[in-house]
Amino acid sequence: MEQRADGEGRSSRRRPGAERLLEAASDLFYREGIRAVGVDTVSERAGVSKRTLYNRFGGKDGLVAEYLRRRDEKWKAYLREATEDGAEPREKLLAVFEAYEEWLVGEDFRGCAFANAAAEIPDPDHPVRAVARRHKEGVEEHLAVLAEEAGFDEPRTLAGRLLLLLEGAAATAAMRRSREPLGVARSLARELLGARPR
Amino acid sequence: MEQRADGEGRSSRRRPGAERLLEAASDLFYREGIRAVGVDTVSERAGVSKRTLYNRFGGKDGLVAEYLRRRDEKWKAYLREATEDGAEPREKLLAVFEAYEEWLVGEDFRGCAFANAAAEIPDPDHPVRAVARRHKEGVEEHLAVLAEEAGFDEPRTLAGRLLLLLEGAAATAAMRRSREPLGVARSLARELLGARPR
DNA sequence: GCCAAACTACACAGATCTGTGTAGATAGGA
DNA sequence: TCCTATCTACACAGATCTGTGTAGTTTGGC
Repeated sequence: MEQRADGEGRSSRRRPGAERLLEAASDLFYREGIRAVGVDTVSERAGVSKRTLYNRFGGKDGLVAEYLRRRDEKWKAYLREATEDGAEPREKLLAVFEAYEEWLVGEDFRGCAFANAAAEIPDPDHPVRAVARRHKEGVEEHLAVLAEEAGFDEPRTLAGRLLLLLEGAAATAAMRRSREPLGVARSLARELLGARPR
Repeated sequence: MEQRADGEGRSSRRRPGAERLLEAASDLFYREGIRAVGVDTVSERAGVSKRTLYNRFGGKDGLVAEYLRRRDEKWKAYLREATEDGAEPREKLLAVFEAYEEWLVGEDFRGCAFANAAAEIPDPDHPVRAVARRHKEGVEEHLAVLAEEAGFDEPRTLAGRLLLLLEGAAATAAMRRSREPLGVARSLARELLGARPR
């Protein structure tokens, strides 16, 4: 029944519990919220015993942190892919906005997972908050590199501004459960970049 | 000992429990998060019995909704006040950004209470989400009126864009625990409005 | 002084949540 | 075949959370 589709190579176990736990956690934590989902729910959904969860991740916090780290990696890869083809440098910056827009076609959008985590965890020194912060730094850095490549005078300033648009669009889209704010952000970005529309 | 400072007029009770509950709830829910704070904590902090909380608000959800409704009203009043003096119409739009910036001088900033509530409560049909959505609509509407008064061609489009900036600034400020993103948003807004800097 | 509303104190039900302890099953590698 | 790592099943501790039931107290208005 179960196809292999492993891809991982070295690991000998067919489907290590950790992997299944992370898949379940990703879905549940994102869609229902971190605090709202208990470890029992995650392990049950994953079809993995709760004991394994604790043995592998130390506790709920460890699982949450790993969930966000994974998401950060996936997102980074997705962004890199979306901005590496041979388009005009200026277009690559706009491609970031398109990437955000496309990303949330797949999921029933609940906003930025990192912003949500920050909202759920007030303590700024919590390890999970550090993961979230680093994610945003990564995105801003990526934008800065693209802005530099596009030859803008103050690439970091531009990156900060574009990040603001992305964050605002994500927050508003989550609040309204509509994709429209992403379009608003994109059109605004286009003007900011001085590219002709159409 | 206790000064009167009632101001409410009709209400005969010196300090109705509901009021004290709302004060405690506002502080606790905003700073520590809605799910993180239990009803026992709120009633204890307010010095009001838990029974009163349930008699007055029906339950935690009722208290949360009322907390946000109050905050919305205060915010609306604050915004109105910040944009009603006889300044240039264009300046009034910028005053909104200053208002956001000043608002978070008082509190140890934890971002937009309404966005946080939306992040904590995934169900879009939850009554609390409706309060949050209405708040954002109110802000956008206010921006649209100001944009119209300032004579902009497409006031609603401009309002949507400015709202995006505010939301992005709030989210980023909360994530970084820094006031700086508000400045970024303001300078960007200034350019958008075509006003000369300084 | 009396009534009624508001509030208190407090116990308790019942659910849920994180985390642990333990004994046994399963399976790959030597 | 045996060792070891991984995972399971399951009970349980202990905390916490929302919400209720009840009997009694305070207090302002008449």
